[in-house]
Amino acid sequence: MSTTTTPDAPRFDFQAAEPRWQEAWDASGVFRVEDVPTDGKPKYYVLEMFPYPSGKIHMGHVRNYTLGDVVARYKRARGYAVLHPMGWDAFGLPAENAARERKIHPGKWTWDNIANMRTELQRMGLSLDWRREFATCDPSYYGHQQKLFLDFLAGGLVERQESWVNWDPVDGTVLANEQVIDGKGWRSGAPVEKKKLNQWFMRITKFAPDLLSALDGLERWPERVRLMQANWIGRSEGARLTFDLTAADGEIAGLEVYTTRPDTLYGMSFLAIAPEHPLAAAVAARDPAAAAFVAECRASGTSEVAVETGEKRGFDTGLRVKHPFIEGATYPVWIANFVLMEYGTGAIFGCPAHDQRDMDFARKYGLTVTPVVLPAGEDAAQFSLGDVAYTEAGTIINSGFLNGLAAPGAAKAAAIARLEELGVGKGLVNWRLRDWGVSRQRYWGCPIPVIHCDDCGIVPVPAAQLPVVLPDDVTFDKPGNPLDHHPTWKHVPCPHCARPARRETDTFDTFVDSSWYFARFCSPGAAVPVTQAAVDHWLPVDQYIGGIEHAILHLLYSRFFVRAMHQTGHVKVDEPFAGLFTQGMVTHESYKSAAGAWLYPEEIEKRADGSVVLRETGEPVTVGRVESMSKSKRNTVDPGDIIRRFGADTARWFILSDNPPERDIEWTESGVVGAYRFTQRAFRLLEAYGAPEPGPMPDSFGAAARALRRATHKTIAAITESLESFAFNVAVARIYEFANALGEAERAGTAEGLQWARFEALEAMARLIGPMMPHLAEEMYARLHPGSTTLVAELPWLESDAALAAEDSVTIALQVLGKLRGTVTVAPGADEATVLAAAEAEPNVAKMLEGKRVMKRIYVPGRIVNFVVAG
RNA sequence: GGGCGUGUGGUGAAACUGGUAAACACAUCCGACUUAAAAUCGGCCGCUUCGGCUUGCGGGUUCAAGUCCCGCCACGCCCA
Repeated sequence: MSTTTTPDAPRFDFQAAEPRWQEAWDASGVFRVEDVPTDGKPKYYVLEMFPYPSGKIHMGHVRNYTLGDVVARYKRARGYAVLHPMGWDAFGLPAENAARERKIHPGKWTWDNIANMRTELQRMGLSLDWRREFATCDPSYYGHQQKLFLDFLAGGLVERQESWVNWDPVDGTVLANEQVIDGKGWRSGAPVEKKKLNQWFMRITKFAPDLLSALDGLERWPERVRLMQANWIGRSEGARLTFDLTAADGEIAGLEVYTTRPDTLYGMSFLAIAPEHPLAAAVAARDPAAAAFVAECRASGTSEVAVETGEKRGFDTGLRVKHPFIEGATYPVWIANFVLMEYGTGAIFGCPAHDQRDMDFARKYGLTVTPVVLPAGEDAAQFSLGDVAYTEAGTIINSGFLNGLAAPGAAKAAAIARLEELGVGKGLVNWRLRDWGVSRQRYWGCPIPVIHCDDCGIVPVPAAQLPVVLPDDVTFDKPGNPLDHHPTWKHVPCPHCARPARRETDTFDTFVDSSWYFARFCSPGAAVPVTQAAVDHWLPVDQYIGGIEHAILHLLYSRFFVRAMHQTGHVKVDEPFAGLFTQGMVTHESYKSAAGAWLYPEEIEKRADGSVVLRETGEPVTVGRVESMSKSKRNTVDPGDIIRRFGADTARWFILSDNPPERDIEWTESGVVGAYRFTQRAFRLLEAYGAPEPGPMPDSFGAAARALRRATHKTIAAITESLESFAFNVAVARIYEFANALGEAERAGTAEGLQWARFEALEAMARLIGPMMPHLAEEMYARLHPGSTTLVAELPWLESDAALAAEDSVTIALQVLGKLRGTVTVAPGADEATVLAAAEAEPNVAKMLEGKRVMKRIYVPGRIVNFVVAG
């Protein structure tokens, strides 16, 4: 294994060098840490969101893992013991789809994909502790997840609830909301039905107040992620009150309603209940028209989006309720499709004037609209509303005892006080957050470890019998869950009474798998879910990095899980991720043929005249929008291909260049070529230096050598600052400047001390690019130190010498009345009088000041002089 | 509708706490090297009537505004 450099074309041979350094890192064990280290180093846990093993890595992965690796390598150099692991989010539907479509077992498909993706990731040269790798589909992982579930169950953090689901009658399966498209199943195309099922729920709502208030403490999270979580949790203050029916309907004498706007009760014009409400069922039982309406509602999706965007429709039950404040007033009770049974009590009072949905509904069915909140500056006598509800603050009108109060504020408090006084309601805090349904009727997931016994009910699988392992021999020829059809798997004796019983055949939502993997990484081989000493040492994750698309669910579920693990004695922390960084997407141009078909980038050719044509036929191609890489648009670029052609360092360097990491980055061929050119240029600078032995430091340095040393030490300081603040694009720019300085030094010949300064600069270059282009860094360092076995990966970070970095002159901008009129160069420590004198002497400034009265001289040391003149 | 974010040369972008706007790169062009091309090295590179003018538009605060404040516009994301 040798680096091939031909004498006439010196080249960094990445194809030989990259695997060689990857082996050297592996052999040295520099990236490994212990579960419970004893070296006394401060800990730093860097984690990137682990990938779903789809088969190939994509550019989003390259970006995510490059960012994480820069942080990991940098922190390691700063003296931290860095935990940087990798694993696989390996359960999920695509494996089952592959099984149905291509007759491959989901397990085989998944493990093959993992093997392939592991190879690709390893080619990136990531500083991972691969000994910690695991896949969530391995019983040695999910068995511990089952134990956590049982602990949560015992701790009252899990419960069984009936809930409405989207049911695909053809596939015989439950669909997630995003799998329902226009009310139809995404695979079968059959109209989706609502169905009531018993499902397992994680009681995340128990922690709602804490999940909300603790957001304030997550200072190293992006503000917008915290905001999105706060909105999702959705705390609202309101009241729960009962409206009595004018005449009881069977057992139902009144309707409970939750409202955030009790201050608008006088503006009521109807009461609406969800189609799933017990009263709706009662009415439907005797009225075929009502039954038809309820059935129709059931046929549409359950998602909030479907409800919000769909047409508002209702059915008048003929029943009426009394108003709590207004003696003798009654209002109709409607069944309405926009009222959700899951939210509040499944019933609302309609106040069309101040709620847009109620307004839409009222206008459609001709119900009354009474404004009770008057906007500031409006006249109560004149004020009326069209089709747009007024939802802002104002003053209460038309509302008896509430008149004149500020709405919502004071009026809300007064209304709640009256409700409580009358004994018909009370003030209540409500949460938008719902409990987390984790049951999925799927094969390729973690089995939920409970047994259903006709005599004993639901019995947890005894801990000693864990893991409950998925059977391998399953078939996908029938619709529905293969675990249900399996001839033997679900038949087990009841752990209590030993009579025949059935296993739960539902498996967990894959979000469960990813809600604690970061904790498992601390001690991936442990016989328990987590070992206390390991999680105590490593958690929380110091820097978590991933896509913004997980801003809500994954992060919220993980925050819940850690709290639940705390409560059940597994960990002592409450928050999983102390720092969070959300990266932007990788985008690319998209191309369409004349016929309108999407084309792959490799199918097109860009001609010199700027036209874009189909490579094979020369047909014209339309260049479409730059958008997120996706298979459907065919605007993907395969990272494996890029790494083969240009090397891992080039791919890493490109992905770090130009754009700040939180912003979207456009993948361009010219950008990649540019990054590749720089790897070669850096290497050439090294070869141009030639002799590796620098000798002792000279006693004095000439001007060119001093300038280079200044560049070196300024660059060290600048790179350090850029890496600390995630400004990797700026770090790249500073490296380019440094390379330019080295190029200048090369042309400066053999001035005093220059060789020594060049050596110092080249070594700094090697070590500063280490976190970003680790292979090239090692190659450069090794050539500067022949015979040395030291790796850049194990060297400490460089320190900048402030004295050497200091400039020997500064340029001061000169302004007259705030406009730039010239500059003057002075010594860095020059006093104000000297600078002002020099400023006034500057010819252009002197001309501007001539004949004017100088009112004020502003001097900002080292930066600017501004003369304020009059006349 | 509400909240948040973004808007700077042909392009991606940089700019410390308000202090010389456009660092660094991509593209184009020019020069050197070459028989030639590629590669490489070097250079030009916001607009301008040469007075100046320029950070989406209009105001304001300040000696000084890309940066702070107010009002618009466009785009993006989240929530409704």
